[in-house]
Parts: sequence; structure tokens; C-alpha cells
Amino acid sequence: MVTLAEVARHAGVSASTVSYVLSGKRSISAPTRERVEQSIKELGYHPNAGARALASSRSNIIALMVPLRTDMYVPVMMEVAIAVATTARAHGYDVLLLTGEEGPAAVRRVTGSGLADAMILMDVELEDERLPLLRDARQPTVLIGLPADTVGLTCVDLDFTATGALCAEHLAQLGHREIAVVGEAPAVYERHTGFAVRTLEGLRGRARELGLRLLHRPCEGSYESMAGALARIFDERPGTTGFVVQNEAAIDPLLSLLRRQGRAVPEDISVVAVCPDQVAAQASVRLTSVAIPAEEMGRRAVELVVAKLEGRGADEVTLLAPELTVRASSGPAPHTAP
Amino acid sequence: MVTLAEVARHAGVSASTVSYVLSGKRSISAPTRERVEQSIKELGYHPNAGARALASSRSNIIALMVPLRTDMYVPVMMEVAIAVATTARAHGYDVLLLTGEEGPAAVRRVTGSGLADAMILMDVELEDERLPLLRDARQPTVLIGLPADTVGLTCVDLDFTATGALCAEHLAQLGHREIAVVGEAPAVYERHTGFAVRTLEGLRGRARELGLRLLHRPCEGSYESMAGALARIFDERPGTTGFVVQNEAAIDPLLSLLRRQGRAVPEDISVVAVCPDQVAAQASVRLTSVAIPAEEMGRRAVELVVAKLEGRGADEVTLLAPELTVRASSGPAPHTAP
DNA sequence: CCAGATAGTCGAAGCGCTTCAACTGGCTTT
DNA sequence: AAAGCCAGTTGAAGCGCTTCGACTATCTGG
Repeated sequence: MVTLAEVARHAGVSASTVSYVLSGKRSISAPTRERVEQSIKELGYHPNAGARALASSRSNIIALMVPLRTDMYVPVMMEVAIAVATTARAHGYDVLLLTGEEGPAAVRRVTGSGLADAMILMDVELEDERLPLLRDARQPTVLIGLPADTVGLTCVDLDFTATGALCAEHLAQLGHREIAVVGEAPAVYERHTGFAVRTLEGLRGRARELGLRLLHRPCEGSYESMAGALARIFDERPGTTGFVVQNEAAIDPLLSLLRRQGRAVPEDISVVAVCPDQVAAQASVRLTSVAIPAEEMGRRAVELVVAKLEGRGADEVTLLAPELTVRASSGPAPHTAP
Repeated sequence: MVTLAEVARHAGVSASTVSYVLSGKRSISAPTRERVEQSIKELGYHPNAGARALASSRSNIIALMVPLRTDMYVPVMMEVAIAVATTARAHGYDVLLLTGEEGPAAVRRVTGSGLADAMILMDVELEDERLPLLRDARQPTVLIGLPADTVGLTCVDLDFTATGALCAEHLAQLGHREIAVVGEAPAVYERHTGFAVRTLEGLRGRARELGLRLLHRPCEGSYESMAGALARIFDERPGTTGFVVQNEAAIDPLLSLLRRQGRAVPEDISVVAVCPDQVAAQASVRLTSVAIPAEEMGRRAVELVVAKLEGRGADEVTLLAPELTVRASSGPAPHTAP
């Protein structure tokens, strides 16, 4: 193991000079800098992370807490995680991967040990038990998702309320009056996951304003559960012509089932999904959808947390405006018998 | 920040005693231990990670390099990552998430800085440029996946050759003679990804032995590309009755298309997939499949790497035996006109 | 031509922990 | 009763780095 001291000796300077060359916190003459850099290269020197962390009380690590569950939005999670890792590296940070498993204990461990300089939490619940701990942690934190009370917190999320509203508007504009919402699995609602609840609120609110009839049915991602939900929907509201799909796992089953029942998309039934663009574009019918901007959420979260680490930036809630892309799964409502 | 020294003072013992209580590396009398533990609790002490790393030259961190690309097997990646994180925690390690983006540089950074005690690499290519670096790194490494040359390396992977063979056997046993393989996207092969190549080799080898005719067609996950591939398959080999699907994104499109063409599964066409059990069970037809044991691969990788860290365990290649589960998508080959 | 600023470098004091050698006092062993 | 051993505890020496204050040499403006 090559140490700073050895580099210093090799370059004929003091240890502090080498340190300042590395950090740039003091000016160093060009010849000295070059000599030091040359020595670093020749010796193959790499600063020791532990020693650095101890001396500077900065680890250059950002902790990312991802949900343990894989009952929803796995691709979204993965995309966020990768965006976080990539963006963090671009700012000189590494990413520590924590699963939700430990819950609040993980937060305590990280904040207490100085393992990470900052934290990013995903899959925040409306009344998340980790929040009180964050409020008086030394480390700045950014949430991806929106809890019920955001006072003193920095959050990034898609504006799911607006997303719901946007879906309702799109279908209303096309003349649809009876809308079914294929929701997330019941467990997701029971967990008080913000985005699921908010999307529904947005849908309901706008539907009321526009005079739409709305029927919400939770749905596991499987084919069977979608079949069951669909049967109940048409049973209860035979006039349904518009679907909003919130659960991306339900998309393929829904399209399959509709086709099998002889209902054409978009001629008889219009479908709007809330999912990443890639998923929407790959389905058997190219789906009209509101994109979930996973990459942007991850990137923004890192940028916000880095800003806080550098003393810039304050607490704020960043809601990304939803964008609806019209593809091949939505069209004018069919004329029904008068 | 509470330090070890403060705990020692509070408990009326020396710092080293507190350290030994924490690490258990020396025997401590019960009364002393209790007093120290009490002080730790009262003061809310958490050992400082940086100081620990510096003094012990162990960071208690395992680095996990995941592929940057999301062109395949996202759920598998995610499941592996979560299993790694969970298992690592159970052994007292945290996980550092690295993306493939930096390539060999990331390996150098981690091994050089002592940021992590060990590494786990996913998505290893047959001639991976990171391998030479690993061979003489201080940190033990485990690969998930199999490079061409495994000398001096520890690897865990599903036995994809056997997997391919198993699929061929299953279909042969049911009387199928003409088999089509829906492969990964061409980019995956160009990248020399081991599992894709090996699966194919296993299929080809066994097919030859059993007298099956095999047709391999790469396929992006999209509906369009599956439609194209399928058309070409039936065009070239109208007698095809068995399908092996390697690309999990192609599963739903394939089933949809077959149904639309009036080909019944499993009456006319049998389908065997290589994918996680959850995916197989959720498809519109419950799929006969060989499971990709993502959780087990992640768990094993951590166990192997921890064993190496503790001086147990040596270099070895662990190939998990494939298991084929018969579900509703495969059945006897239809009797064709003589 | 000198006071004061500025650039460039260094020495030394830690950062909070682990671990080694050494010590103490009570036991067992012969 | 002397020798040896063991459990339990301690002091001190770092681990490799950052950073503060101090020092020297070179400029700058009045």
C-alpha cells in the first residue's frame, strides 16, 4: 500500500503539499504540482478512504435506501438506483445500497456512524417512521416520494395528483364518460404509499369536475387477478370505455384480456397507463401514457442532496410536471346506443 | 458526536476495554461488559466508520458492480442486488453500489482506496476487461456469471449449459422435433455475455444428441421484433411446435402473438421459458420454465465472499443445477400429417 | 524603499478507533 | 511453596489523512 507520505518523500515535498495538490484547497506552483502528480502516477498511489473519512469527517458516500419489496415498479426502482449511482459518481460520491429491511435502524446506523454524508430514501410512506429521525440527523436527506407532512424535508416526486387529473382530462376530452381505474395491489394502499393514493385523488377530483364516472379496482399484477378485476368492472359498469392503469404489471394482462373478449383498443376501449415510457412503447399496443421519469427523479435527488452538502439549496418539494404522450391505445369514445 | 473515549470515561474503564466489549476479541468480565453496554446505550454511542476502517483496515463494505445497461433481466438484477444487500447485512457488511459505467476504473478505485473489503461483479462478459485487475487485487472477489477463463476466480452462476440441455430434453420427451429458440437481443450476443452463449450451446448440443432441429433467432423484447422473429420462424420452419424463450421480455409478446394466430398453447405449441419463477407464474399462460434463481445467486455470492474474507473457502466455480418446473405451457407434440 | 499583501510550502496536531505488549491478581500444578 | 497459567484490564502506539498556523519569498502600492 502506497501512502501519502511515500508520495511526498518520492516527490521531495511535505505530506501536506501532496494533500493540497490532491484537494486543490491551497495554491501550488505548477512545477511542484507536476512533480507530485508524476510521483502519484509512478507509485500508483490511491488515497485511503478510511483515513480520509476520519480526518475530514466526510466519507463521500451517499446512502440510498430502496424498498425491500418487489411487489411494484421494479424497473422504476432500478432505473432510479442507476441514475442515482451515475449522477453521484459524476459529483464525486459513491452510493451505499440499503434495503428497507432494517427500517429506522438503518437510518440510525448510517447517521450515527458517519458512514454516509447524506441519504436518499425511496418508497416513502405517507407517515413514514424514518422521518422523525431524518429531521434531526446531521446528514442532509432527500426523499423520492412525498410523505403526508413535508415540513423541513426535501422531496422529489412526479406530481401524481396532476398525473391522475391529466389522465382523466385526456379521456374526458375524447368523450369517455365511464372510466375504470386498474390500481395497485391492495397491499400497496394498505401501506399508505403516497403515489398510489395521490394518483387516485387526482383522478377522482378531476373526474368529478368533468362529470366522469370513476370505478377504482385494486389489482395484483397477475393475469388471474386482472381477469377477475376486469370481469367485476364490466359487470358493475358495462358502459365503461376508458381505462387508467396504474399498476404496470397489469398492462399486458389487461391488453390480452380485452383482445380475447373481442374489445378493440382503441376503437372500443381506450387505455391510458402510468408507467415508464419504455414500457408503454413496448406493449402489444403502443400505449398512451404518462411517463414516470425515473432517471430524472434519481438525478434530481442527487443534485439536491449535493447542493445541500455544499451549503447551497434549502428544503423544498420538487414536483415534476406529468407529461402525457398520446400513442395508439386511446381514441374517441365509441357511439353507444342512445 | 459521542466517541469511544467518552464512553470509556462514563463507564470508568479504558478505551481499549470498550473496544474489546464491542469486538468481542478479548474476554471481558460480565459486570464490566454490562457497565460499558449501559454507557453506550445512555450516551447513544455509534462507532465512527472512518476511524474503524483506518485502524483496522477493514471497511465492512462489499462493493457490488451492476451493469449499467437495462436491456435485459432487470428484475433478475434487482433481485440479485437486494439479496446481496440483505445477506451482506446479515453478515455485518454494507453494500456499495457501483455501475458498470466506470468499467475497470471502478475496480481500481475500490481496490486502491480500501473503500470496500471485497467485490461482487455481475454481468461478467466472457473476456471481461476487469478480470486481470481482480486477479491481483488485495480484495477477494466473486463473480456472478462465468467468464471464459475461470482460473483463480470464484464464480457463481446458474448452469446455463445444463439449462439449455434441460429445455431440449423436456421438449424432446414430449415428442417435439422442431424447436425455435427466441434469444436475447443481438447486442447481448455481441457483448459476449456468457449465459446467453452457454444456454444456446446447451440447447444445440442436446438437440443434436436427441435429433431435434433447432432454429435460433435473437429478439429484442418488443412486440414488433417478436412479431418479426415469429413470422420468420414459421416461414422457415412451418413444422415448429416447440419454443424456448430466453429473453423474458419476449414472453408476453410471444404468447399474445401465438394466440392471435390461432395457435393454442400447449395444444399446438409448447413454450418453455428461462426466467424467474415469478415471471413464469404470472404470464397469461402459466409457463413451464427453468427458474433463474436470482435470490440464491446473490446470497451465495455474499456467502462465498464472506468465507474468503474470513480466510475460509477457496477459488471455486459454483454452478447451480437448473430446475425445470412443468406448468401449463408445454404438452405432447401434436400429431402432424404423416 | 518599506509596509502589507499574496503565493507557496511545511510541521505538527489531531481525527476516533484497533491492537499489541505488558501488567495484575487469583488459580492450578507439581 | 514456587512456578506457571489464565482471565481481565490497561497504556500507548499507531492507522493515513486533513488542516491550521506559521514561515519564507516575492510582489504591490504609496
